Amino acid sequence: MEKPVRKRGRPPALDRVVGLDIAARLFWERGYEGTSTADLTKAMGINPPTLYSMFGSKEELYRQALDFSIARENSRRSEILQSHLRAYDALSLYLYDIADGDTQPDKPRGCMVSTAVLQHAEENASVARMTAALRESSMLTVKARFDRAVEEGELPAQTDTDTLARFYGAIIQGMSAQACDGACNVRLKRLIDVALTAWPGKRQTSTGNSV
Amino acid sequence: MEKPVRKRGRPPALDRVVGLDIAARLFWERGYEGTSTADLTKAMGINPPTLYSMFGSKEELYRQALDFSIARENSRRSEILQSHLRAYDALSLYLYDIADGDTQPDKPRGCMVSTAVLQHAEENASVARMTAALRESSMLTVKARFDRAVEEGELPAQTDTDTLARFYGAIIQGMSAQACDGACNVRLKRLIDVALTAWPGKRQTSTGNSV
DNA sequence: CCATTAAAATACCGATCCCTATTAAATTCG
DNA sequence: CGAATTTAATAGGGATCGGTATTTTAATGG
Repeated sequence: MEKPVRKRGRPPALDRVVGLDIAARLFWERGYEGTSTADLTKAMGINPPTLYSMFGSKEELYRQALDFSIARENSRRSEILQSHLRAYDALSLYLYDIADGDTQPDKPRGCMVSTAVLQHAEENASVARMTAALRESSMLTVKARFDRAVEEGELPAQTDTDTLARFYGAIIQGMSAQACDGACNVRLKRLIDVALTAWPGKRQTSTGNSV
Repeated sequence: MEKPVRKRGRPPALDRVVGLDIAARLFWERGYEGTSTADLTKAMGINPPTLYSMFGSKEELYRQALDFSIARENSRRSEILQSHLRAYDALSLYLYDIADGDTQPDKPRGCMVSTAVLQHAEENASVARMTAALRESSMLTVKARFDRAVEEGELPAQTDTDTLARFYGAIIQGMSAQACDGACNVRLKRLIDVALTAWPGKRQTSTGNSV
Protein backbone atom coordinates (compact mmCIF):
# COMPACT_ATOMS: atom_id res chain seq x y z
CA MET A 1 0.00 0.00 0.00
CA GLU A 2 2.33 2.63 1.27
CA LYS A 3 4.97 3.45 -1.26
CA PRO A 4 8.49 3.59 0.07
CA VAL A 5 8.16 7.34 -0.24
CA ARG A 6 11.18 9.07 1.15
CA LYS A 7 10.34 11.14 4.19
CA ARG A 8 11.61 14.51 5.21
CA GLY A 9 14.59 14.36 7.57
CA ARG A 10 17.77 12.38 7.90
CA PRO A 11 17.21 8.73 7.00
CA PRO A 12 17.57 6.09 9.73
CA ALA A 13 20.89 4.28 9.65
CA LEU A 14 19.54 1.12 11.27
CA ASP A 15 16.47 -0.79 10.18
CA ARG A 16 14.21 -1.46 13.10
CA VAL A 17 13.79 -5.16 12.31
CA VAL A 18 17.54 -5.63 11.92
CA GLY A 19 18.00 -4.01 15.31
CA LEU A 20 15.44 -6.28 16.93
CA ASP A 21 17.09 -9.30 15.38
CA ILE A 22 20.49 -8.32 16.76
CA ALA A 23 19.04 -7.56 20.18
CA ALA A 24 17.13 -10.85 20.28
CA ARG A 25 20.26 -12.78 19.52
CA LEU A 26 22.25 -11.06 22.25
CA PHE A 27 19.54 -11.45 24.88
CA TRP A 28 19.13 -15.06 23.79
CA GLU A 29 22.78 -15.83 24.31
CA ARG A 30 23.55 -13.79 27.41
CA GLY A 31 20.19 -13.32 29.08
CA TYR A 32 18.59 -10.05 30.12
CA GLU A 33 20.94 -9.28 32.99
CA GLY A 34 23.99 -10.54 31.12
CA THR A 35 23.43 -8.17 28.20
CA SER A 36 24.41 -4.53 28.63
CA THR A 37 23.17 -1.59 26.62
CA ALA A 38 26.77 -1.11 25.54
CA ASP A 39 26.75 -4.67 24.12
CA LEU A 40 23.56 -3.84 22.26
CA THR A 41 24.63 -0.51 20.78
CA LYS A 42 27.98 -1.94 19.77
CA ALA A 43 26.42 -4.94 18.03
CA MET A 44 23.92 -2.70 16.25
CA GLY A 45 26.57 -0.21 15.26
CA ILE A 46 24.72 2.71 16.80
CA ASN A 47 25.11 5.08 19.73
CA PRO A 48 23.10 5.00 22.94
CA PRO A 49 20.68 7.86 22.08
CA THR A 50 19.69 6.07 18.88
CA LEU A 51 18.87 2.90 20.77
CA TYR A 52 16.78 4.79 23.28
CA SER A 53 14.92 6.80 20.69
CA MET A 54 14.16 3.65 18.69
CA PHE A 55 13.27 1.28 21.50
CA GLY A 56 12.62 3.31 24.63
CA SER A 57 14.65 1.45 27.22
CA LYS A 58 16.54 -1.77 27.74
CA GLU A 59 13.44 -3.40 29.18
CA GLU A 60 11.25 -2.20 26.33
CA LEU A 61 13.78 -3.43 23.82
CA TYR A 62 13.75 -6.83 25.48
CA ARG A 63 9.97 -6.98 25.23
CA GLN A 64 10.04 -6.01 21.59
CA ALA A 65 12.84 -8.42 20.76
CA LEU A 66 10.94 -11.25 22.43
CA ASP A 67 7.70 -10.40 20.66
CA PHE A 68 9.55 -10.19 17.39
CA SER A 69 11.25 -13.55 17.83
CA ILE A 70 8.13 -15.28 19.05
CA ALA A 71 6.14 -13.99 16.11
CA ARG A 72 8.65 -15.62 13.79
CA GLU A 73 8.62 -19.01 15.50
CA ASN A 74 5.05 -19.20 16.64
CA SER A 75 3.35 -19.27 13.28
CA ARG A 76 5.08 -22.49 12.28
CA ARG A 77 4.64 -24.11 15.66
CA SER A 78 1.00 -23.20 16.08
CA GLU A 79 0.37 -24.48 12.57
CA ILE A 80 1.80 -27.79 13.68
CA LEU A 81 -0.41 -27.86 16.75
CA GLN A 82 -3.57 -26.74 14.98
CA SER A 83 -3.11 -28.99 11.97
CA HIS A 84 -5.34 -31.91 11.04
CA LEU A 85 -2.85 -34.30 12.62
CA ARG A 86 -3.77 -36.32 15.64
CA ALA A 87 -2.70 -34.63 18.86
CA TYR A 88 0.00 -37.20 19.51
CA ASP A 89 1.59 -36.68 16.12
CA ALA A 90 1.26 -32.92 16.32
CA LEU A 91 2.90 -32.97 19.73
CA SER A 92 5.76 -35.06 18.39
CA LEU A 93 6.44 -32.65 15.56
CA TYR A 94 6.05 -29.69 17.90
CA LEU A 95 8.65 -31.05 20.32
CA TYR A 96 11.01 -32.00 17.51
CA ASP A 97 10.74 -28.51 16.10
CA ILE A 98 11.64 -27.07 19.49
CA ALA A 99 14.60 -29.44 19.79
CA ASP A 100 15.79 -28.16 16.42
CA GLY A 101 15.37 -24.60 17.60
CA ASP A 102 17.42 -25.35 20.70
CA THR A 103 20.38 -26.59 18.66
CA GLN A 104 20.64 -24.45 15.54
CA PRO A 105 24.21 -24.27 14.23
CA ASP A 106 24.87 -20.54 14.16
CA LYS A 107 22.47 -19.49 16.87
CA PRO A 108 22.71 -19.43 20.66
CA ARG A 109 21.85 -22.67 22.41
CA GLY A 110 18.52 -23.36 24.04
CA CYS A 111 15.30 -21.40 23.92
CA MET A 112 15.02 -17.67 24.34
CA VAL A 113 11.91 -18.01 26.51
CA SER A 114 11.83 -21.43 28.17
CA THR A 115 14.68 -20.86 30.58
CA ALA A 116 15.04 -17.08 30.58
CA VAL A 117 15.03 -14.78 33.62
CA LEU A 118 14.22 -17.47 36.18
CA GLN A 119 16.50 -16.08 38.85
CA HIS A 120 16.88 -12.31 38.83
CA ALA A 121 17.57 -9.17 40.82
CA GLU A 122 14.36 -7.78 42.25
CA GLU A 123 14.70 -4.71 40.10
CA ASN A 124 14.09 -7.00 37.11
CA ALA A 125 10.96 -8.63 38.51
CA SER A 126 8.71 -7.18 35.83
CA VAL A 127 10.90 -8.63 33.08
CA ALA A 128 10.75 -11.98 34.83
CA ARG A 129 6.96 -11.83 35.09
CA MET A 130 6.68 -11.11 31.40
CA THR A 131 8.80 -14.07 30.34
CA ALA A 132 6.98 -16.29 32.81
CA ALA A 133 3.69 -15.22 31.26
CA LEU A 134 4.99 -16.25 27.84
CA ARG A 135 5.88 -19.68 29.17
CA GLU A 136 2.46 -20.01 30.76
CA SER A 137 0.79 -18.96 27.56
CA SER A 138 2.55 -21.56 25.45
CA MET A 139 1.66 -24.29 27.92
CA LEU A 140 -1.98 -23.23 27.76
CA THR A 141 -1.85 -23.46 23.98
CA VAL A 142 -0.67 -27.03 24.27
CA LYS A 143 -3.32 -27.76 26.87
CA ALA A 144 -5.98 -26.42 24.53
CA ARG A 145 -4.82 -28.86 21.86
CA PHE A 146 -5.05 -31.70 24.39
CA ASP A 147 -8.56 -30.59 25.37
CA ARG A 148 -9.52 -30.83 21.72
CA ALA A 149 -8.05 -34.32 21.66
CA VAL A 150 -10.30 -35.24 24.58
CA GLU A 151 -13.34 -33.88 22.75
CA GLU A 152 -12.39 -35.79 19.64
CA GLY A 153 -11.94 -39.00 21.61
CA GLU A 154 -8.23 -39.31 21.03
CA LEU A 155 -7.58 -38.92 24.75
CA PRO A 156 -9.70 -40.45 27.53
CA ALA A 157 -12.35 -38.17 28.96
CA GLN A 158 -10.81 -38.07 32.42
CA THR A 159 -7.38 -37.00 31.15
CA ASP A 160 -5.76 -34.27 33.24
CA THR A 161 -4.81 -32.16 30.25
CA ASP A 162 -3.39 -29.37 32.36
CA THR A 163 -0.88 -31.64 34.06
CA LEU A 164 -0.07 -33.31 30.76
CA ALA A 165 0.65 -29.93 29.16
CA ARG A 166 2.84 -28.89 32.08
CA PHE A 167 4.66 -32.19 31.84
CA TYR A 168 5.58 -31.53 28.22
CA GLY A 169 6.31 -27.94 29.21
CA ALA A 170 8.84 -29.29 31.68
CA ILE A 171 10.39 -31.36 28.91
CA ILE A 172 10.69 -28.23 26.79
CA GLN A 173 12.34 -26.35 29.63
CA GLY A 174 14.65 -29.26 30.36
CA MET A 175 15.65 -29.46 26.71
CA SER A 176 16.49 -25.79 26.69
CA ALA A 177 18.62 -26.14 29.81
CA GLN A 178 20.46 -29.14 28.44
CA ALA A 179 20.99 -27.44 25.11
CA CYS A 180 22.56 -24.49 26.96
CA ASP A 181 24.84 -27.05 28.60
CA GLY A 182 25.88 -28.36 25.19
CA ALA A 183 23.48 -31.22 24.43
CA CYS A 184 23.19 -32.00 20.73
CA ASN A 185 20.06 -32.30 18.65
CA VAL A 186 20.04 -36.11 18.65
CA ARG A 187 20.32 -36.28 22.40
CA LEU A 188 17.34 -33.96 22.81
CA LYS A 189 15.28 -36.04 20.43
CA ARG A 190 16.04 -39.24 22.29
CA LEU A 191 14.75 -37.45 25.34
CA ILE A 192 11.57 -36.52 23.49
CA ASP A 193 11.04 -40.13 22.50
CA VAL A 194 11.05 -41.13 26.15
CA ALA A 195 8.68 -38.29 27.01
CA LEU A 196 6.26 -39.43 24.32
CA THR A 197 5.94 -42.81 25.99
CA ALA A 198 4.12 -40.99 28.78
CA TRP A 199 1.28 -40.24 26.37
CA PRO A 200 -1.91 -41.73 27.80
CA GLY A 201 -2.47 -45.21 26.47
CA LYS A 202 0.95 -45.55 24.89
CA ARG A 203 2.80 -48.71 25.72
CA GLN A 204 6.54 -48.39 26.14
CA THR A 205 9.04 -50.48 24.42
CA SER A 206 11.74 -51.24 26.93
CA THR A 207 12.98 -47.66 26.48
CA GLY A 208 15.83 -49.15 24.62
CA ASN A 209 14.00 -47.24 21.91
CA SER A 210 14.29 -49.19 18.71
CA VAL A 211 17.66 -50.68 19.50
CA MET B 1 39.33 -32.76 68.94
CA GLU B 2 40.27 -29.10 68.87
CA LYS B 3 38.93 -27.25 71.84
CA PRO B 4 37.18 -24.00 71.07
CA VAL B 5 40.32 -22.35 72.34
CA ARG B 6 40.17 -18.63 71.86
CA LYS B 7 42.79 -17.43 69.40
CA ARG B 8 44.91 -14.37 69.55
CA GLY B 9 43.47 -11.42 67.67
CA ARG B 10 40.07 -9.85 67.22
CA PRO B 11 37.36 -12.50 67.01
CA PRO B 12 35.45 -12.88 63.74
CA ALA B 13 32.09 -11.16 63.77
CA LEU B 14 30.56 -13.50 61.19
CA ASP B 15 30.62 -17.27 61.31
CA ARG B 16 31.81 -18.69 58.04
CA VAL B 17 28.94 -21.17 57.75
CA VAL B 18 26.38 -18.49 58.49
CA GLY B 19 27.93 -16.38 55.76
CA LEU B 20 27.78 -19.20 53.25
CA ASP B 21 24.17 -19.85 54.16
CA ILE B 22 23.24 -16.22 53.58
CA ALA B 23 25.18 -16.11 50.32
CA ALA B 24 23.62 -19.34 49.08
CA ARG B 25 20.17 -18.01 49.72
CA LEU B 26 20.82 -14.76 47.85
CA PHE B 27 22.43 -16.47 44.87
CA TRP B 28 19.58 -18.98 44.88
CA GLU B 29 16.96 -16.28 44.71
CA ARG B 30 18.63 -13.78 42.39
CA GLY B 31 21.16 -15.83 40.47
CA TYR B 32 24.84 -15.13 40.11
CA GLU B 33 24.56 -12.07 37.91
CA GLY B 34 21.55 -10.74 39.79
CA THR B 35 23.37 -10.72 43.12
CA SER B 36 25.83 -7.92 43.81
CA THR B 37 28.63 -7.91 46.34
CA ALA B 38 26.81 -5.03 48.01
CA ASP B 39 23.74 -7.28 48.40
CA LEU B 40 25.95 -9.93 49.96
CA THR B 41 27.81 -7.72 52.40
CA LYS B 42 24.61 -6.00 53.46
CA ALA B 43 22.81 -9.30 54.09
CA MET B 44 25.77 -10.64 56.03
CA GLY B 45 26.16 -7.45 58.02
CA ILE B 46 29.79 -7.03 57.07
CA ASN B 47 31.90 -4.69 54.97
CA PRO B 48 33.48 -5.52 51.62
CA PRO B 49 37.01 -6.23 52.87
CA THR B 50 35.67 -8.82 55.30
CA LEU B 51 33.84 -10.61 52.51
CA TYR B 52 36.94 -10.67 50.33
CA SER B 53 39.22 -11.82 53.10
CA MET B 54 36.80 -14.60 54.06
CA PHE B 55 35.80 -15.83 50.61
CA GLY B 56 38.29 -14.45 48.09
CA SER B 57 36.01 -13.10 45.40
CA LYS B 58 32.40 -13.12 44.29
CA GLU B 59 33.03 -16.11 42.07
CA GLU B 60 34.86 -18.01 44.81
CA LEU B 61 32.05 -17.25 47.23
CA TYR B 62 29.54 -18.61 44.73
CA ARG B 63 31.52 -21.83 44.40
CA GLN B 64 31.75 -22.23 48.14
CA ALA B 65 28.09 -21.43 48.69
CA LEU B 66 27.10 -24.00 46.06
CA ASP B 67 29.37 -26.66 47.53
CA PHE B 68 28.02 -25.92 50.97
CA SER B 69 24.39 -26.17 49.87
CA ILE B 70 24.94 -29.28 47.82
CA ALA B 71 26.70 -31.00 50.69
CA ARG B 72 23.61 -30.43 52.80
CA GLU B 73 21.11 -31.76 50.27
CA ASN B 74 23.16 -34.47 48.64
CA SER B 75 23.57 -36.77 51.60
CA ARG B 76 19.83 -37.30 51.94
CA ARG B 77 19.27 -37.60 48.22
CA SER B 78 22.12 -39.98 47.54
CA GLU B 79 20.93 -42.07 50.46
CA ILE B 80 17.59 -42.35 48.72
CA LEU B 81 19.22 -43.35 45.46
CA GLN B 82 21.66 -45.82 47.01
CA SER B 83 19.14 -47.41 49.35
CA HIS B 84 17.89 -50.98 49.12
CA LEU B 85 14.76 -49.76 47.35
CA ARG B 86 14.06 -50.77 43.81
CA ALA B 87 15.30 -48.18 41.33
CA TYR B 88 11.79 -47.13 40.41
CA ASP B 89 10.82 -46.47 44.02
CA ALA B 90 14.10 -44.74 44.76
CA LEU B 91 13.62 -42.53 41.73
CA SER B 92 10.11 -41.65 42.86
CA LEU B 93 11.28 -40.60 46.30
CA TYR B 94 14.24 -38.75 44.78
CA LEU B 95 12.01 -36.71 42.49
CA TYR B 96 9.50 -36.02 45.24
CA ASP B 97 12.29 -34.80 47.49
CA ILE B 98 13.44 -32.44 44.76
CA ALA B 99 9.89 -31.18 44.26
CA ASP B 100 9.77 -30.44 47.98
CA GLY B 101 13.07 -28.62 47.74
CA ASP B 102 11.74 -26.52 44.87
CA THR B 103 8.77 -25.30 46.91
CA GLN B 104 9.91 -24.80 50.49
CA PRO B 105 7.85 -22.17 52.30
CA ASP B 106 10.49 -19.70 53.45
CA LYS B 107 13.09 -20.40 50.80
CA PRO B 108 13.55 -19.17 47.24
CA ARG B 109 11.66 -21.09 44.56
CA GLY B 110 13.21 -23.71 42.36
CA CYS B 111 16.60 -25.34 42.55
CA MET B 112 19.86 -23.53 43.09
CA VAL B 113 21.64 -25.65 40.50
CA SER B 114 19.15 -27.06 37.99
CA THR B 115 18.34 -23.80 36.25
CA ALA B 116 21.22 -21.56 37.30
CA VAL B 117 23.52 -19.56 35.02
CA LEU B 118 22.15 -20.94 31.75
CA GLN B 119 22.37 -17.66 29.88
CA HIS B 120 25.21 -15.39 30.96
CA ALA B 121 27.67 -12.67 29.99
CA GLU B 122 30.81 -14.19 28.55
CA GLU B 123 32.81 -12.87 31.48
CA ASN B 124 30.87 -15.35 33.63
CA ALA B 125 31.50 -18.37 31.43
CA SER B 126 33.57 -20.16 34.05
CA VAL B 127 30.78 -19.86 36.59
CA ALA B 128 28.39 -21.27 34.01
CA ARG B 129 30.69 -24.18 33.27
CA MET B 130 30.90 -25.02 36.94
CA THR B 131 27.14 -25.12 37.45
CA ALA B 132 26.72 -27.11 34.25
CA ALA B 133 29.24 -29.63 35.56
CA LEU B 134 27.18 -30.01 38.72
CA ARG B 135 24.07 -30.72 36.66
CA GLU B 136 25.96 -33.26 34.57
CA SER B 137 27.33 -34.91 37.67
CA SER B 138 23.91 -35.37 39.24
CA MET B 139 22.53 -36.86 36.03
CA LEU B 140 25.42 -39.32 35.95
CA THR B 141 24.64 -40.33 39.51
CA VAL B 142 21.10 -41.16 38.47
CA LYS B 143 22.38 -43.01 35.41
CA ALA B 144 24.65 -45.09 37.65
CA ARG B 145 21.62 -46.12 39.68
CA PHE B 146 19.81 -47.09 36.50
CA ASP B 147 22.82 -49.11 35.37
CA ARG B 148 22.65 -50.98 38.64
CA ALA B 149 18.99 -51.61 37.98
CA VAL B 150 19.91 -53.17 34.65
CA GLU B 151 22.48 -55.41 36.33
CA GLU B 152 19.94 -56.45 38.92
CA GLY B 153 17.38 -57.23 36.25
CA GLU B 154 14.93 -54.52 37.26
CA LEU B 155 15.42 -52.82 33.90
CA PRO B 156 15.75 -54.59 30.54
CA ALA B 157 19.31 -55.18 29.41
CA GLN B 158 19.00 -53.00 26.36
CA THR B 159 17.76 -49.96 28.32
CA ASP B 160 19.35 -46.67 27.29
CA THR B 161 20.12 -45.59 30.82
CA ASP B 162 21.89 -42.43 29.74
CA THR B 163 18.86 -41.13 27.88
CA LEU B 164 16.58 -42.22 30.70
CA ALA B 165 18.70 -40.30 33.21
CA ARG B 166 18.73 -37.21 31.01
CA PHE B 167 14.97 -37.48 30.63
CA TYR B 168 14.47 -37.36 34.39
CA GLY B 169 17.12 -34.65 34.49
CA ALA B 170 14.95 -32.64 32.13
CA ILE B 171 11.99 -33.19 34.46
CA ILE B 172 14.06 -31.89 37.35
CA GLN B 173 15.07 -28.82 35.37
CA GLY B 174 11.51 -28.26 34.22
CA MET B 175 10.24 -28.51 37.79
CA SER B 176 12.77 -25.92 38.91
CA ALA B 177 11.72 -23.55 36.14
CA GLN B 178 8.04 -23.98 36.91
CA ALA B 179 8.66 -23.55 40.62
CA CYS B 180 10.41 -20.27 39.85
CA ASP B 181 7.29 -19.31 37.94
CA GLY B 182 5.16 -20.04 40.99
CA ALA B 183 4.08 -23.67 40.61
CA CYS B 184 3.08 -25.28 43.90
CA ASN B 185 4.31 -28.53 45.36
CA VAL B 186 1.24 -30.53 44.35
CA ARG B 187 1.46 -29.39 40.77
CA LEU B 188 5.10 -30.52 40.56
CA LYS B 189 4.23 -33.90 42.02
CA ARG B 190 1.46 -34.44 39.49
CA LEU B 191 4.09 -33.74 36.87
CA ILE B 192 6.37 -36.34 38.43
CA ASP B 193 3.59 -38.91 38.35
CA VAL B 194 3.30 -38.44 34.60
CA ALA B 195 7.06 -38.69 34.18
CA LEU B 196 7.12 -41.95 36.12
CA THR B 197 4.78 -43.53 33.59
CA ALA B 198 7.69 -43.32 31.15
CA TRP B 199 9.56 -45.87 33.25
CA PRO B 200 10.34 -48.85 31.05
CA GLY B 201 7.64 -51.48 31.35
CA LYS B 202 5.22 -49.29 33.26
CA ARG B 203 1.70 -49.22 31.96
CA GLN B 204 -0.07 -45.88 32.12
CA THR B 205 -3.44 -45.36 33.58
CA SER B 206 -5.20 -42.94 31.33
CA THR B 207 -3.09 -40.17 32.85
CA GLY B 208 -6.18 -39.11 34.62
CA ASN B 209 -3.99 -40.30 37.48
CA SER B 210 -6.16 -41.87 40.09
CA VAL B 211 -9.18 -39.69 39.47
C1' DC C 1 50.25 -2.02 80.60
C1' DC C 2 52.21 -2.83 76.45
C1' DA C 3 53.42 -5.59 72.43
C1' DT C 4 51.51 -8.73 69.31
C1' DT C 5 48.13 -10.66 66.54
C1' DA C 6 43.96 -11.09 63.89
C1' DA C 7 40.03 -9.31 62.10
C1' DA C 8 36.83 -5.33 60.98
C1' DA C 9 35.78 -0.64 59.35
C1' DT C 10 36.71 3.50 56.60
C1' DA C 11 37.25 5.36 52.47
C1' DC C 12 37.88 4.88 48.10
C1' DC C 13 39.48 2.86 43.13
C1' DG C 14 38.69 2.59 38.02
C1' DA C 15 35.21 0.47 35.24
C1' DT C 16 30.84 -0.15 33.86
C1' DC C 17 25.82 0.28 34.60
C1' DC C 18 21.46 2.53 32.17
C1' DC C 19 20.31 6.68 30.33
C1' DT C 20 20.10 11.74 28.42
C1' DA C 21 20.89 16.95 27.37
C1' DT C 22 22.89 18.98 23.71
C1' DT C 23 24.85 19.48 19.26
C1' DA C 24 25.77 18.02 14.52
C1' DA C 25 24.56 15.78 10.21
C1' DA C 26 21.48 14.43 6.40
C1' DT C 27 17.51 14.69 4.02
C1' DT C 28 13.01 17.26 1.63
C1' DC C 29 10.32 21.40 0.66
C1' DG C 30 9.83 26.11 -1.06
C1' DC D 1 20.12 28.42 -2.04
C1' DG D 2 17.78 28.50 2.95
C1' DA D 3 14.17 26.83 6.17
C1' DA D 4 12.23 22.89 8.10
C1' DT D 5 12.45 18.31 9.60
C1' DT D 6 14.24 14.02 11.17
C1' DT D 7 17.77 11.31 12.78
C1' DA D 8 22.58 10.42 14.51
C1' DA D 9 26.73 11.53 17.26
C1' DT D 10 29.24 13.77 21.07
C1' DA D 11 29.89 13.97 25.59
C1' DG D 12 28.88 13.02 29.96
C1' DG D 13 25.80 12.13 34.64
C1' DG D 14 24.62 9.74 38.69
C1' DA D 15 24.62 5.20 40.40
C1' DT D 16 26.46 0.92 41.04
C1' DC D 17 29.79 -2.70 39.72
C1' DG D 18 33.66 -5.93 41.79
C1' DG D 19 37.53 -5.13 44.54
C1' DT D 20 41.35 -2.98 47.79
C1' DA D 21 45.03 0.05 50.45
C1' DT D 22 44.94 1.85 54.78
C1' DT D 23 43.58 2.47 59.34
C1' DT D 24 41.13 1.09 63.51
C1' DT D 25 39.33 -2.14 66.81
C1' DA D 26 39.40 -6.15 69.81
C1' DA D 27 41.28 -9.86 71.53
C1' DT D 28 45.65 -12.63 73.85
C1' DG D 29 50.50 -13.17 75.73
C1' DG D 30 54.10 -11.44 78.53
